[in-house]
Amino acid sequence: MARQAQTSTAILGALSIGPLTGYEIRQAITSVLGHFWHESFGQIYPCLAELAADGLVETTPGDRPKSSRYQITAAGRERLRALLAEPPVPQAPRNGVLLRTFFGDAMAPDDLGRMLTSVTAESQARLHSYAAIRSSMTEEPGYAEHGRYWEATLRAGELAAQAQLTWATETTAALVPER
Amino acid sequence: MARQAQTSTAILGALSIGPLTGYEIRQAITSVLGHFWHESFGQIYPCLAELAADGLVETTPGDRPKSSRYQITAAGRERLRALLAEPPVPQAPRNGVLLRTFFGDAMAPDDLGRMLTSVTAESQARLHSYAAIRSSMTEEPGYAEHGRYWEATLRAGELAAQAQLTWATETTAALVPER
DNA sequence: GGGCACATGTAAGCTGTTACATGATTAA
DNA sequence: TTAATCATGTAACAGCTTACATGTGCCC
Repeated sequence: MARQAQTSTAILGALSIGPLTGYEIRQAITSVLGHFWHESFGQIYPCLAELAADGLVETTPGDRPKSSRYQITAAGRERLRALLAEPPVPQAPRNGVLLRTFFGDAMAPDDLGRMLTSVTAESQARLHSYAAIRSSMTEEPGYAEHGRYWEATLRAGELAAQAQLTWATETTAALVPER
Repeated sequence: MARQAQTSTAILGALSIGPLTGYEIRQAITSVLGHFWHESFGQIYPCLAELAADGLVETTPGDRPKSSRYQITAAGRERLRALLAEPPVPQAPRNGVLLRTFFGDAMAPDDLGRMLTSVTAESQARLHSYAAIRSSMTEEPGYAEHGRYWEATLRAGELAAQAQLTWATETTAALVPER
């Protein structure tokens, strides 16, 4: 998958649901895709300019002066479909928690315990936030058409967080001396 | 956590188990830590040179001409302990599978099905490879001291792969029309 | 009028990958 | 002898983050 293609996919995808400003795209990616995707402004604005130059998005005419929204074009939808068809780019794994666990013998026992405690807390926090999303999701605009797909990604988050919680609990019991 | 710190941690960790050449470090990271960590040569060699300059590793005198192994020093072990105590650097999430799933409505149904099929196959392959590792692990040198920690990381891999398999199966049933 | 959220952009710099260059050793 | 593997390194580049600069509109 080519240069910038990943960012383009996220942006075109966001715009396929409705027109947004660059700022709103960032917000949408952070709040909605946040548990499995990330983009910074430094990526979004240049990419958006490129997409506009290629005729894949266009600015809506009216609106307030500084805040014209970007809208996906027919060519943009076609490109999005093509991008989605490409195999996902695998992310090189860099799991700091497992790296530390693997070399746990070289760690101070307290440090290992602290780390596992925070993993536990983080997993539980994620499970809670997913529960909140699940109960509010049905009222989001676009739920009728897209909801089944949103639910699938949410389910992935729940399963991953649950697995992480199980691991942290088991591992604390196995490796952290009590008191 | 500072520059290169993550790579230093992995390298010092590997050398804390035994002396290795740069090439062997790469091999060890790929084969042993491969399911949760990644380093390329372009990272390893410059980092190793820095570590040697700082007196955290040193080359063993003898051996074959071009293949002197690096050995961790006392200062290196101290640094490793300090690095392991730092909180893990969180990896920005970029899950291409979930990105595609979220925008699944804009995808050709066949493409979604193909993607989920390959996720299923990949999860199963990972489960098989973990089973193989589990049965051979006890004979590895260092298992007696470090084995409990190695098992913990292996367990994390198993739980994650199992969760992924569950997700792919459920999602295929929910979103991919049969035949 | 002061602060905050909205909004857009750029430049510097770090991290990490890829491709290339080089050569030794070993097995077929 | 030729191919594969071992072994070390570098240079170019892609990708991404961070910090900064700049300005608008709204609410208290």
